[in-house]
Amino acid sequence: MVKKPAPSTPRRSERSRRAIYDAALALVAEVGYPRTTIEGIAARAGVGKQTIYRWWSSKADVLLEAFLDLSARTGGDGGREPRAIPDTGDLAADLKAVLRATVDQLKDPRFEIPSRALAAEGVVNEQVGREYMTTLLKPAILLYVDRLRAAQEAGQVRADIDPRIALEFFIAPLAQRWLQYTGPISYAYTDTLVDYALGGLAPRTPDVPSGTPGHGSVGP
Amino acid sequence: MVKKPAPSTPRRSERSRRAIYDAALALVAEVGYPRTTIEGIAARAGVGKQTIYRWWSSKADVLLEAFLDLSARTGGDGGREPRAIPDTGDLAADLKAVLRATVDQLKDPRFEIPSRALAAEGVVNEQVGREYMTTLLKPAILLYVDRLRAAQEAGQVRADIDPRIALEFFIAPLAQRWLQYTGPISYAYTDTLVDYALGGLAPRTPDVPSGTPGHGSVGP
Amino acid sequence: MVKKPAPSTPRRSERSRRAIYDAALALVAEVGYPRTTIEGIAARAGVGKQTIYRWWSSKADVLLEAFLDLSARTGGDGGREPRAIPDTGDLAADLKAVLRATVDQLKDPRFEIPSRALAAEGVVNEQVGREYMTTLLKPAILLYVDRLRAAQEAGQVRADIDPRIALEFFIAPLAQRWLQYTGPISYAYTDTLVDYALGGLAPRTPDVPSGTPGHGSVGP
Amino acid sequence: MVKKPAPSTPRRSERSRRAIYDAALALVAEVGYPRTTIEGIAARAGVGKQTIYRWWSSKADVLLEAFLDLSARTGGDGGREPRAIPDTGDLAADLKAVLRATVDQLKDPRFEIPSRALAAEGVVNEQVGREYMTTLLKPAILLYVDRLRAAQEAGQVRADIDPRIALEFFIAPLAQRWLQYTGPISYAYTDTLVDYALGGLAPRTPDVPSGTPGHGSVGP
DNA sequence: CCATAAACGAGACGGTACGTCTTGTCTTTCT
DNA sequence: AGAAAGACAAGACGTACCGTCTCGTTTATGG
Repeated sequence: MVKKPAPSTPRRSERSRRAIYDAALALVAEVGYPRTTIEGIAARAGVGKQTIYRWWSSKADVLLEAFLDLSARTGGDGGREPRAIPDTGDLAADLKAVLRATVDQLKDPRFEIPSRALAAEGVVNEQVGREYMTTLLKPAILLYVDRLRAAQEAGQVRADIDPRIALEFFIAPLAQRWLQYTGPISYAYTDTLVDYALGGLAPRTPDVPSGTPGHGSVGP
Repeated sequence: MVKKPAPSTPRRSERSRRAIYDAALALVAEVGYPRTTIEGIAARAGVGKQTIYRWWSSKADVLLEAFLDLSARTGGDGGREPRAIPDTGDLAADLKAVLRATVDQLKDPRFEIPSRALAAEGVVNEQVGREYMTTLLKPAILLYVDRLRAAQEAGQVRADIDPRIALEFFIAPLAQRWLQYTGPISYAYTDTLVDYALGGLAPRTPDVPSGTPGHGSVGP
Repeated sequence: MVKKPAPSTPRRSERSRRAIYDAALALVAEVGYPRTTIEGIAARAGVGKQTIYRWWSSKADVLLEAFLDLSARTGGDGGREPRAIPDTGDLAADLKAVLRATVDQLKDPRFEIPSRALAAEGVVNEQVGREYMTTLLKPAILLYVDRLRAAQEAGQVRADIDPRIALEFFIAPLAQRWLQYTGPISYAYTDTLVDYALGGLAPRTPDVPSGTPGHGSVGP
Repeated sequence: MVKKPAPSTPRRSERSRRAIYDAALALVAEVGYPRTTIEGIAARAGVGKQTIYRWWSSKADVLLEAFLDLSARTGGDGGREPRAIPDTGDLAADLKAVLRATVDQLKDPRFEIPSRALAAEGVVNEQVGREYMTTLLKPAILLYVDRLRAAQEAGQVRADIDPRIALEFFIAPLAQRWLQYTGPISYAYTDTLVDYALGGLAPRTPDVPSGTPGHGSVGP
């Protein structure tokens, strides 16, 4: 966390920490991130302001931890994201399933508001952005890398593909629609992403050997 | 614009408007978006605060207009984005060229700071977000749609592909890396995106072992 | 006043100034000086804190002005102190009358609490102390000087007496009892002060020409 | 003292008490009374805050005790005030000597700052004020009462004079100049006070024109 | 001669107030 | 009438202390 150097962890009041997390999430959900204030969190949590400043360095920092805590608690074991992307042998189906779950999560208001707030703060505040990336995004990314590598071994993904880049075809378009209102989000949409990405946009040549494969010209 | 109902446009001081744009962009560049204040803009522009509140409704709104103005001026004719994506017949090459130009722009500090600030504000403030989408993103998106449709007509993109979705493979991963620090941005990266997207991640003609996968040329 | 350099007096809100004076005096009377806060004054006056900080530099400063204003208003013309100490020709009677009026004032709670608070602050904060001296004490002192000089001319006070020092016999003991709880305050007490001071503590010699006048020895 | 009910004196740490006294006096001297804080005293003394709150009830209380302790130590035997005002038979000379010593003390910064601070606090906080009166002022007052009574018996002070009131002519003007900046303090000043007070302000024997006014020697 | 209970240092806690900063509105003055 | 200047009510900022409340740790008998 981007937290302060931790004055004396053992003496720390667990009750206050919980109350602060709860208050922060509740306020962000109720009045939005910009109108959530540290004073407001402190008042709502029944806590002195100093108790917040003692342990966190900014509103974004409080919220980041609160959100992480929420994820940890809510997920129980299983967590916010599954431990791994399932591998049924059918890559397309597995990806579609995971993306549908992500769609659900993006539409769950408990997650959406704080998570959007953090993302926004991260865009403008690089420190928070990198923290957000490390803490929330990277774990999910690694799951995709693993699944794609397995698919490569199974011959379902071309061997020369870099999975770290390939996975962006699945998550980046979704992320952009969510963050920048560039389009609606639905199961149909994510399913389409999977199909397009795996199959490619250019026409496949196998069944039309005389057609124009790829985008280069073909001569006899 | 998200501007106020415009009291009486003809009487408006052109000099003040210019000064406000300049001050807003300069301040965002110097101290960052969150520490840019309306008071600061007014002071720097040598303008009364009311003159800002009279014509714009928020800091984001001022900046959005200022940025648009900057784009219009800087681009001269040609503008921030080209009028159209070139069509040399080679879709991959055309896309790579456009994306390289986009990479350059994302790294140009004159554009990067205000545009990142606007994007961030847009993430958290839906009104600004939609405005940003409409004003800055949609025009660019339409260019991609046009080019992809032309490619479809030329048989270089499968006819069953929705260009509106397909184009996200080119811009969304780049946007995500830029906004969320999920990875570095380079020509090589955008080139790879084009190749992966057009060719697909799955092996070509898995069921026609004699075929040539990838998007290289195929000969008899 | 110990006030700030006065940003722009003409634009100043008279209503706010009045409300601040009233709130300050009311709060000091109700909860005492130390528990009177600038935030409290602002809240009670229905005024932003900045409006106080804009025009005054401290709590003591606000209170000093408020008290001066109270004196000016309450006294109507006539003011807190009479324009001059009456001169009936009977110095003792005149002084006793003035001191009795002072006793009344010291016991009037409207004046006592703020005035005690200011005096206390002045003891510890030299700037306030000097301001208090200049603004509140000195005018009264000058009245005594004038009356004593008149008495000197009338032959009722010895010519070699410095009135500036002599007057302290009348006001200092009263001030000390009031400030330091060194004794009760009453008409009888102040009457006694006048008699003792004028007559001297040492026995008078006129009626005992052979006695020991003053405290020097007398030899034939 | 205004101290707490004393939990268990025998176990009390002498070292802490000393350190607290020293820290309190040092801080008051260095940064002034208002900016001396209990936290500061504790930190400087290397003591927990609770150790202060356990034994004293307020900052003023700590300082009062610290000051008393300082007086006791510094004075050695002899103390802050002499055990008694000398009685050489010459009242005026005795009083002048004592007052000169008082002037010295008021100008000794070791005493001045804490003692001014206590006096100020006493003005506004009646409890402290009365404590200050009882502990510091009253003993000195009694010495004056004793000396004046002796003078009455020796016929140097009129028998109808109340010594308790008379002594205020000597100490109150001095106290007021010191506390309220109403004038400078010097030997000449206190000498004058004594002369004026003993001799009276009014001309001697106004009704016996052949008498000799003042306290000079009288010859046949 | 330990045991035990206090006083101790340390410092986190819920609070209050500080003095500063910015917001968005309102008002005054000048052009 | 529009604009600059800027005062205003409001309220959050981050800091400093308040006085209370645990925490272990001395320490100093007293059983």
